[in-house]
Amino acid sequence: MRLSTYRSALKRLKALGFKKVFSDNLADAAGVTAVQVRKDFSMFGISGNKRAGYSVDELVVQLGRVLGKNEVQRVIVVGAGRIGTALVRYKGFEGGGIKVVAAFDIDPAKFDDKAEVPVIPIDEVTSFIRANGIRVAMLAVPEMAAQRVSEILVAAGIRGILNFAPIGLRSTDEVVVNNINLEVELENLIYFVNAARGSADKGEGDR
Amino acid sequence: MRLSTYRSALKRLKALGFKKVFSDNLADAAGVTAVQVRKDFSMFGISGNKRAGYSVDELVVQLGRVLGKNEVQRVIVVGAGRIGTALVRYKGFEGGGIKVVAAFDIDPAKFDDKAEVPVIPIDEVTSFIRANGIRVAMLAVPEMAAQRVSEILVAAGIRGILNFAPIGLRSTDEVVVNNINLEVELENLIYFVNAARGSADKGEGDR
DNA sequence: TAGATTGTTAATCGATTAACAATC
DNA sequence: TAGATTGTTAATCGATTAACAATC
Repeated sequence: MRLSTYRSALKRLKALGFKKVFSDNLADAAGVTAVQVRKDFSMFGISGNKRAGYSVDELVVQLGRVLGKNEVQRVIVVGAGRIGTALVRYKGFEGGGIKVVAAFDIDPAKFDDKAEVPVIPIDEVTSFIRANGIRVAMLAVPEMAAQRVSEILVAAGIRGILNFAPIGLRSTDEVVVNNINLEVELENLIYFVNAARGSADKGEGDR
Repeated sequence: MRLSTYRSALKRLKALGFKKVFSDNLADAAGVTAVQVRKDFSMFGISGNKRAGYSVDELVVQLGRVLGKNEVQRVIVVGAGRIGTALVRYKGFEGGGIKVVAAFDIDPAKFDDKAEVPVIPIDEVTSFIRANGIRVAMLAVPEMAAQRVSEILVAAGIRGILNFAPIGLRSTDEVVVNNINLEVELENLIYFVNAARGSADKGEGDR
C-alpha cells in the first residue's frame, strides 16, 4: 500500500508550486514507476485526465478520502524515553492530520501534566484510551516491557501499534502491528552496502 | 532480505536459553513461515541438521558471516536533534556489532568534543568520513537540508544512508538508501486499522 | 522402525511490467 | 491531426506455498 507514500510525495510537489502532476512526476518523487502509480490509483478509484494528469488539489482530497484523512487521527506514545520523546515532538506529523495527544511512562520524573503533550503515568493508559477512544499507539518502551505493555494496550482498545521496541510483535485479528526495528534496518543496509562493494550488484534497501 | 530479522529473533531465543532452534521457532519469532526460513537459509548456504534443527551458536556465526558481522561496523549520525540523539543513544545497536562513532550538527550549542559519542561541526563531516573510512550514515536532519547533506555525504564516501528525513532519497549506483518516513509508516498503519474496522479484512502493516 | 524435521522441486499466487487502446 | 498521457489487459517475473523426498 503506497498511497501514503504518494501523499507524502504529493505534499512536497505541492510545496514546490505544482498545480498539476503527471503520474511520472509522482513516480519520480515516490521512487516507483509511472505505471505503478496509475495502477495503484485505479485500484482505489482515483482517476486523472487523459492529457492533463492529476489536479494536485483534487488528488490531495482523493488520497485523503481513501486514507481516512477527513478527521484528525489522535494517537498516543507509550514510553517517554529518547525515542518516545522524539516521536512526541516529531514535526512531520503536524501537517498530516495526525496529533499526538499524550505520552505515557512509568518513571515519575518524566510525568508532566502541563506540557503541550502531557506525560502521564502508564497506570492511567487504559482509562485514557477508553475515555478518549484512542485506536493507535506508538510503542517505544524497553524490549523487556514491550510484550506486556502491548497486551495492555490491546485490551484497552488499541487497534494499531507502530512498534519501535526491538522485538517483533505480531498482528492479530485484534491489532495491526507495524514493527520498526532500527538495528534490523541498519544491519540490512550494511549488508547491501557490503554486497555492492564486492560485486557489481546494485541492491536496494529493503521495503 | 530477512537475514537481519532472523538474526534479531535468534538473539532473543538465545537469551531465552535456546541451544537448538527449529525453523518453526525462528519463523514464529520472526513472523514468517518455517518454509521461508529454510528457503532463505538455503539460498545463503546455511544448513541445519535433519532431525535436530540448527545449533544456535553455529547459526549466529553463519548469519554473522553472511551479514558481514565479523568486524564492528562503524557508522555516523548526521543531525543531532531529537531523532539523531535517540539514534546515538540507541541501546539496540550495541549487541549487534554496530558502533555509532560520531554525530554531526550545524548548531554550535550541540557541539561536544568530550562526549562518549562526540558531536562535531557538520563542516568537518567530509574529513571525518575520509579519515575514518566510514561507509554508512544515519541521516536525521530537517527535510530542507536532507537532499544537500546527502550529496555531501556521498561525495565524501558514504555508500549507505538510513534516512529519517521525510523526503524519499533515491538509491543510486553510488549509494544505497533506506528511507524511514515516520509519517508514512503511521499513516499506513492508520489506514489498515480503519480498513479492519469496516470490513472483516484483517490487514497487515505493510513492508 | 516411525516420526520429525530439513531441503528442494514444482505449482501457485501476486505484483510488476509490457503493450496498447482510448482520448484530450 | 499528432503527441502526450491515462487506464487497462495480457505477459512476465519473482516470491510464496504445497508437496514430498531425504534422513537423522
